[in-house]
Amino acid sequence: MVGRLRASHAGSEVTLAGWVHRRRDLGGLLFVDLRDRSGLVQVSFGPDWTEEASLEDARGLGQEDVIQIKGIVVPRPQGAQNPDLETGEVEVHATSLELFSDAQTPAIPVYRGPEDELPSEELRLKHRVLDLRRRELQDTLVLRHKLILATRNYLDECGFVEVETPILTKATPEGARDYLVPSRVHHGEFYALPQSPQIYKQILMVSGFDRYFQIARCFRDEDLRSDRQPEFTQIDLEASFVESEDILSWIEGLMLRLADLAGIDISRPFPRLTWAEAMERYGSDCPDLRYELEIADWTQATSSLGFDMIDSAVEAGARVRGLRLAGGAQLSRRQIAAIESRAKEAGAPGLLWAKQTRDGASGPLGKFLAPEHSLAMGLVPGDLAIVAFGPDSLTSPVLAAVRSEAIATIELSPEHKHSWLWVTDFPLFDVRDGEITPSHHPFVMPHLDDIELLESDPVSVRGTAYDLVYNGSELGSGSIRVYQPELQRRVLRALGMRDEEIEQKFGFLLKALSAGAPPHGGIALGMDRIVQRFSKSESLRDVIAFPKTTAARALYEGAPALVGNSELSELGLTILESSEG
RNA sequence: GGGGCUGUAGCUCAGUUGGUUAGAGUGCCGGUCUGUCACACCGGAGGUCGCGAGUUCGAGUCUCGUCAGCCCCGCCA
Repeated sequence: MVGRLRASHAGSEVTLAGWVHRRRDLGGLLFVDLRDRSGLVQVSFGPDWTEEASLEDARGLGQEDVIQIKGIVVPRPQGAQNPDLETGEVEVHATSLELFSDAQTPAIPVYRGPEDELPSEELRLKHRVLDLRRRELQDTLVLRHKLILATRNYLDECGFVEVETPILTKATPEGARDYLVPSRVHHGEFYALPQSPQIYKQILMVSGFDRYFQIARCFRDEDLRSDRQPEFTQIDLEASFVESEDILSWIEGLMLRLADLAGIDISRPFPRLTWAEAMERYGSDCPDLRYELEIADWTQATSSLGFDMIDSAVEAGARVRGLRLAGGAQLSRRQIAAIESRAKEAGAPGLLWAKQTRDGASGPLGKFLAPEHSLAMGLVPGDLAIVAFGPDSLTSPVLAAVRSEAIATIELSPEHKHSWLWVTDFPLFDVRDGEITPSHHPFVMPHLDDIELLESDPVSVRGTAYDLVYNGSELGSGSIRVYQPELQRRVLRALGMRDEEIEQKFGFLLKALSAGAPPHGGIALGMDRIVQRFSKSESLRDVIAFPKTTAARALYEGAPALVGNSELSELGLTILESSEG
């Protein structure tokens, strides 16, 4: 462990092994920075202390060669210490050298000078064996290990039992696209890789494993993003005879322990917002509360504006909502245009804004603002007001997009360093393209007060679901589950499923629930995202040893890949034309 | 499925209005050098300008297509 050598080791004889990080050949003297997982130490070779043959060999060393040296730890001469190096007070006088591996010149450099850019991500993934030698990635993967270890220990202390569930499983009827695995024994039939262990963990509850957890690998065959990989890891847990409070409390305790390990400030209890409050005040179900900027309802304040579009929309029942950005009047047209384009992406037809000055308001909206309007909206000189009107389902996402873009543009300084938040009481269902879909998954227990609405007004039924949000991104979500078979059938019927379909797709879950099911609930947290946030990594790919590209390719090993005809025929498969893709 | 950005030496990048022999830094190879730590200095090798068409007297540069990487929308119960 070369990085641990200190002045206190001076005089001791050591055998060190590692990689040649850099080499500085001064002619008579030769310095090698020796690297292993623990860090760097300078090894010096010189005619006064190094065997002649070894000195000769040392001159031939190149980057990334793997060597072992025997030598003596010595304090560096006065003025030759290196304060930038943890081991900088000492060096090792090598007496002998053994070359284990003569490395080819690395395709991408492991060493990175103070002004060197990283190689392109494509090359870093292609040459992952070299990229993973970098200190940053090694530190991140070590942090990941520590977080997983702490999670296992914490949940064990809380009485949870880790149970593994199948990787070869059955295709899920709804949700994301499944990765399929053809069966050799049963031609034409397929296993699916699990999108999550959801149904298995519910069955384990019925089986009496009243506190289950798993560091579970999940697979979803959907298009990727910077924060999404086709396979990812969840901290998955479920418990019986519990209410939401129990789950939230366990998870707060877990996050406390994990955040401490990562050196992140955190305190309990986490603030909470209902979904309805979050949407009203921030327009988002995962608001970043480091910034206190909130959406205002300006329907009253902007009454009788004389702006036809708004006045008639309000008459028809729409609300006028907006954001007051202190100091925003200084934004340039270009900056406002950037905010507008974000608003349009979120569905707005355009951006209505007003700059408030001492002389009145200006801008597309400002033209219509009389002083009494500005007063009612709470605008003071220097403010920029941004307004949206229409149904909440439009104004919320638009103002949420404007909020985050404006925060970045104004470079608003956060009121809080970290934002931990529970968002609760999500609606049970969403409406998408006129169809009712589960907003979470179809096993969420409806709010007791809302159960009668399942048939009459399903869209207004609230669910017992909760999301954990950190600095504006969702780290996990869970719920209390339905445990009565008949209620589960009602929920599935509300989703438009017929009884035969319900039996065919969810028969094995309903069978389990009929076998004497305890009330239960749980949560799943995105392990990769937690590591990314806690290690402040730019990309999810930096917290996974062997990640996929955005086209779901593995560049190092070259997956996916074509397979031979004999493998295909053994599986009973043929490839349709256009196999050039 | 759609949109955007990028692709030039092993790596990071520059490359003017389309013009003659495509450059820099670093790495690599050879040499000098006993206190360097981005060692310094001298010399050298190294290019399918992602790939394929097209326009043109002439394409790294313009057009179309295509591949790859990244970012975004759709999608992700």
